[in-house]
Amino acid sequence: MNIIFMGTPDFASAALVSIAEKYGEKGKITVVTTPDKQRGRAMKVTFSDVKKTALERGLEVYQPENLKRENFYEILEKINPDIIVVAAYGKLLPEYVLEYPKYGCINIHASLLPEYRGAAPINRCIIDGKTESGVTIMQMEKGLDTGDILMMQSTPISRDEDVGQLYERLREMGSQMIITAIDKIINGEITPVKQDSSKATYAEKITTETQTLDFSKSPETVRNLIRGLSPYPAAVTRHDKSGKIVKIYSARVGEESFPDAEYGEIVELKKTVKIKCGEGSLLIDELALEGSRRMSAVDFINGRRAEKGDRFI
RNA sequence: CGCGGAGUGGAGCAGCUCGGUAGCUCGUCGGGCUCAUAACCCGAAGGUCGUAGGUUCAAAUCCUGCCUCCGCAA
Repeated sequence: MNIIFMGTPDFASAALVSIAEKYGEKGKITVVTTPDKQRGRAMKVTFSDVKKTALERGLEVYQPENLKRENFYEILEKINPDIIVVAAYGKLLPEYVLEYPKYGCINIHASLLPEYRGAAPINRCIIDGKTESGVTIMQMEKGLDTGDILMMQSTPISRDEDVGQLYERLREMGSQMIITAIDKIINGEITPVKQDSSKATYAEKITTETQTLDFSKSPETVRNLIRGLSPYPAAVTRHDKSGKIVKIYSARVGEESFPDAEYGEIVELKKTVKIKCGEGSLLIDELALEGSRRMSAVDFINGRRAEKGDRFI
């Protein structure tokens, strides 16, 4: 078995690990990931999680700047893969790549397709307050996440779960499913199922605007946004007095309402930061102030970082 | 070498501008009040102020190097 694995973050490296465990001995695995970038605080050169995993396991790694024919075709010919596995690679694959391997290219996507095609399926799913998510293995084709479904598995999302927890769960699911899927494909045991494109929805990329909280919305909506962005990149607001950015990691829906307070106003500071939100209230349990680390509401209150009557805007 | 913030008892912070007795809110431990408590009252333990040097009669505070953590931007 001759496999090319294309991916970038840890979501992908988990799948790479299980593929390497399963096929590393009897096949050849070649890894393609995005080029090393200068990033982080000191602009240090770092490389992707997938590259790290590949290096640890002594796998061959390619990092093409783009996949245009003149850059990548030679590599493709040299390796002559039976199948290409793609997981959160971060670049679109040109048609000639999609068509090259005998078994084509398959993709691990963290949603129940055709829902949540696109960039941020896990986040969007929680932000929208869904109670179920899952992983789909699909045959890749030209469109964005439009290919035939090869395998799908769902998992319930609990009310208190945040995106970090769901992400980990889906990552494990995906890394298990991918090896089963590869086996079945080789043995011809899979019948691809077309997606019903009329039911498709798209998971837009998360932007700074997405992260910004609006406390005039209902506490449920706000809480789903917080869950859907926690722990990374986290929902954001601003403390009016200090002008500092505040990230909110976890919150509960309160039962009281405060008709006289303004949206986002702190109405109580006792064990939790209680603010007016929509026509009800929101209890903030974990947060981080710009420049400092994530802390519990109790710590935040003890440090006197805010007073009753201050607002989050 | 992209911009910026921060390291002070177990936690979160103040003090640093203008050097001179270690502060606040919690937690912990002991005692009290109470039918009771996460509430209230009294008391106690716990800190070589990130680290290495320098200036000074004297450094948490001023100067320099190093380490670590965090926010933004990518």
